[in-house]
Amino acid sequence: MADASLMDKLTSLAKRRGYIFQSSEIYGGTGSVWDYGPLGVELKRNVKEAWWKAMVHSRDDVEGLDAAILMHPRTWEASGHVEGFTDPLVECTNCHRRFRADLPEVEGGQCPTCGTRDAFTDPRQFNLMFKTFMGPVEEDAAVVYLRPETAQGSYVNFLNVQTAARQKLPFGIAQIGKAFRNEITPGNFIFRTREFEQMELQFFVEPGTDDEWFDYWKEQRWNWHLSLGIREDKLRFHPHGPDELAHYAKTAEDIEYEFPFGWKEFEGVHNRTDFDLSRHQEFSGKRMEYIDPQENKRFIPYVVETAVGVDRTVLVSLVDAYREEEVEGEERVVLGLKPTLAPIKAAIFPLVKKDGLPEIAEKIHGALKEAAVPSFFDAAGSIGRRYRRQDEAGTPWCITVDGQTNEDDTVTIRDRDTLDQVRVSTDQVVAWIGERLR
RNA sequence: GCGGGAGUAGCUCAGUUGGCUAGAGCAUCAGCCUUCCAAGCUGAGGGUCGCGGGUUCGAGUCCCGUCUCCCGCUCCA
Repeated sequence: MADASLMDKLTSLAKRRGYIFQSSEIYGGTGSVWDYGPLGVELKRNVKEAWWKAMVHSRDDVEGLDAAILMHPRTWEASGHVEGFTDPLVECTNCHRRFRADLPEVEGGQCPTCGTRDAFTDPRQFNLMFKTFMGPVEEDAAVVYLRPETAQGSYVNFLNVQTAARQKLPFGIAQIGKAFRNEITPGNFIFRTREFEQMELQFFVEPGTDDEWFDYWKEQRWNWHLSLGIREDKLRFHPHGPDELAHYAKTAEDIEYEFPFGWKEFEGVHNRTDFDLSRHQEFSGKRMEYIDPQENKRFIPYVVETAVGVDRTVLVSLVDAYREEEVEGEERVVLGLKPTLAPIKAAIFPLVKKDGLPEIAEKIHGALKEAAVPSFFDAAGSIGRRYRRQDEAGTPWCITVDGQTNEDDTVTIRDRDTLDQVRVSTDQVVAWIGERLR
């Protein structure tokens, strides 16, 4: 375990600077739900944008999709999410494991795991899925669930997407969207929450080629994390053992990150086989097969899934970027976010509030706004104080308008990480920033 | 959900055996000073002490309930 207080510092900073607030804070907060503030929403959007670019825009073999959160209830029967959650469960008060109340051993009062007798709680319904009602009158309305994963939306639309986009196997469907789970133990800030956002790819392949594609996507995803600037020594693969596998998976491997609270799953890569499509074919009675036009054969594809949490990626970005260091004898807190992820790309400071410097600074700020580059104007306090504010907010560049600007029309651009200063002419600032965001 | 700890200003915290109008540092805002790495000067705003109830002449402090957070068992984005 590394620095445990880092999470506390990060939670404070996140609130102070407007990254993340606790949901419904004025009412005492809602368990394990978080709101993204002005800077947080930018970071989150940038994370999603980076994923979408890598997975959809830069490829021919992946199509985007935005399926609804509410789906036909049968979806979840087919997916296996209802099964096991509809039965009453008891928990052993000794070893805290849960069992179906109708198991013979359990009915006899003995815990199958630790052997303790008569230590069970009363039977209760444990349901990982949020249940709600569709229709205005609750009693007559159909029970529906908030989706616990976006994947099923891709599966039920598999043939729609394939025919509409004229795709041939192998190809994938990418989705970014919210999912909901009644986690038994949420926590660790935004690491595990009950409402969260996922970025999932379902990649459909011919059976027999699935292992190959599994390895391919593992590597793709690993490289993506590196492209966000995540430190490589904080990342590792974790293959799932047979007892760890989810009900749908043939093989699964996690990309883990070393959080302050230990190595934890960051992204999951799963070989879901033809489990989901077969089940949907069975439950819906509709064909879920892919017809190979060349070979003239039909089969249910295998699916290689990559699933990563948006919130979790935001957390990793923050944790990984956070550092405390010394500059000229003074301590500073820096969020060394990669410029493409940083909420504010540049801050503009007039060195002093006179000699027309604020006006020039405002003009540069205006040019950046026109170019839709998120920027921030700040004239309050000493220049050092303003640098510190931006360091903590993760802003990569600070542009200072100074006395020399009036002479040669150049400004100082200071780099957050290297502290290097370069002079750039005022009409080149937008281009200079734009180049570095590519 | 079970066991342990905690909740006072935006943040970090102090607040005695219950007793005056609840404090500090930092942050924020206005102004001054300042020509490149915060913590100089002056002033200001901000708290029904998580929420609800109870005991008491009097509750931040004691009691009950409740919510939330953190640490340990669960798991998977």
